[in-house]
Amino acid sequence: MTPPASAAASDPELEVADTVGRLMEFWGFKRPMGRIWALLYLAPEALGAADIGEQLRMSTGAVSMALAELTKWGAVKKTWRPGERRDYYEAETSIGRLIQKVLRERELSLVQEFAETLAAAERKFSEPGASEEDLVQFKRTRLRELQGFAKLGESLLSALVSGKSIDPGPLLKVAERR
Amino acid sequence: MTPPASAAASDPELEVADTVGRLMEFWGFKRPMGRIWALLYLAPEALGAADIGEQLRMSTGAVSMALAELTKWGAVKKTWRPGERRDYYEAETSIGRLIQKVLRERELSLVQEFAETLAAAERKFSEPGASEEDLVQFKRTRLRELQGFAKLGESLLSALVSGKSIDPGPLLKVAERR
DNA sequence: CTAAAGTTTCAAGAGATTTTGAAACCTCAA
DNA sequence: TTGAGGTTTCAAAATCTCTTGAAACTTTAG
Repeated sequence: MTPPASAAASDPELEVADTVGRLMEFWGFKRPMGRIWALLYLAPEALGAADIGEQLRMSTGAVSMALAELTKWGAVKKTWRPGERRDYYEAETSIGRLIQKVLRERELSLVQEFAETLAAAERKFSEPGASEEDLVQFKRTRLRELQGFAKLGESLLSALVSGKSIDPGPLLKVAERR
Repeated sequence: MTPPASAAASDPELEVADTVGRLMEFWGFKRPMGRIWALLYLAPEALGAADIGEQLRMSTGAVSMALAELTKWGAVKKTWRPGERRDYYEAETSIGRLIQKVLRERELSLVQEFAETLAAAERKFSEPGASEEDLVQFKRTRLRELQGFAKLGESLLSALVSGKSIDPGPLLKVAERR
């Protein structure tokens, strides 16, 4: 009844891997990354690239690329075994830290660039002939409102990242007009 | 120098629309939705579907579909003008409320389904022959850890949604082993 | 009821993204 | 230095997603 040495992972295991994969995808990463991470997370010991590919039915290349990106994000670590030549991979288990890293390095700068663009646009609106009636005024006001949101997002994120307590009040306030 | 009556929106305006579009895309919506919403948000009065298509260079169909989805999320509202036959659309300006709606109706249930799947997988692991040594024990433990995170996400989200104050402490605690 | 104006649908086409697998490339032992 | 064992690269193929635009459908004025 025991499956051959290097068979595909058990059913429930693959299901979890797929679910994590979908979640990660939703979060802006590629699905295979989530699948691999989950597989490693549920494995009691490091796995080789070949194992991973076999269990998840992925090609060598796909496994390699996904592992590279996971490593870049610190979600997976390479390890070696004494005599062995091949690399083994294990999952980073501090999920909290992983999330923080992504928030810090990706989300935060995304929001900052957004604020950047808004500010630039607002500038361009005044610059030209300084005139152009109050339609421009209106648009500038709206742009400033958007900028307010960008700032809010920035503070929420940096609070989350640095573990400070968060006050979501502003979200509601802004939600209630002005 | 004035562009023809129904020309494309001004440069900085299109830029903002594209930026919002990209942001929305990152957030799991389709890019055209963000572009349209931004255009409407910067317009002092409601616009017709044709205007939108012309300014953003989108086909009739694309505009129609994007507007339908935006409406479904409450991000855009239809309005009528006295004699006119055609529909006009305007942006919902309470961004905060929009965000809350998405968190409540989409993110929250996503996390719940995730927790669901994890719990189901854990059950399957014990069920079979009840035995299978302690490798199964290990996997069950890991699954429970993941479930802890799902719960954490659930509370963060519902706190955000209901405007309660948030304590990100748990994120760090879980990050620091166990 | 009919026709004009406007909107929605949806199959086909266009485009973008992901996956594959073979070749190039490392690294180490002998 | 050579060759075995492994890993990475990358162009081509397979997939998936989005956009288009014409046809069907709705609505309202006359």
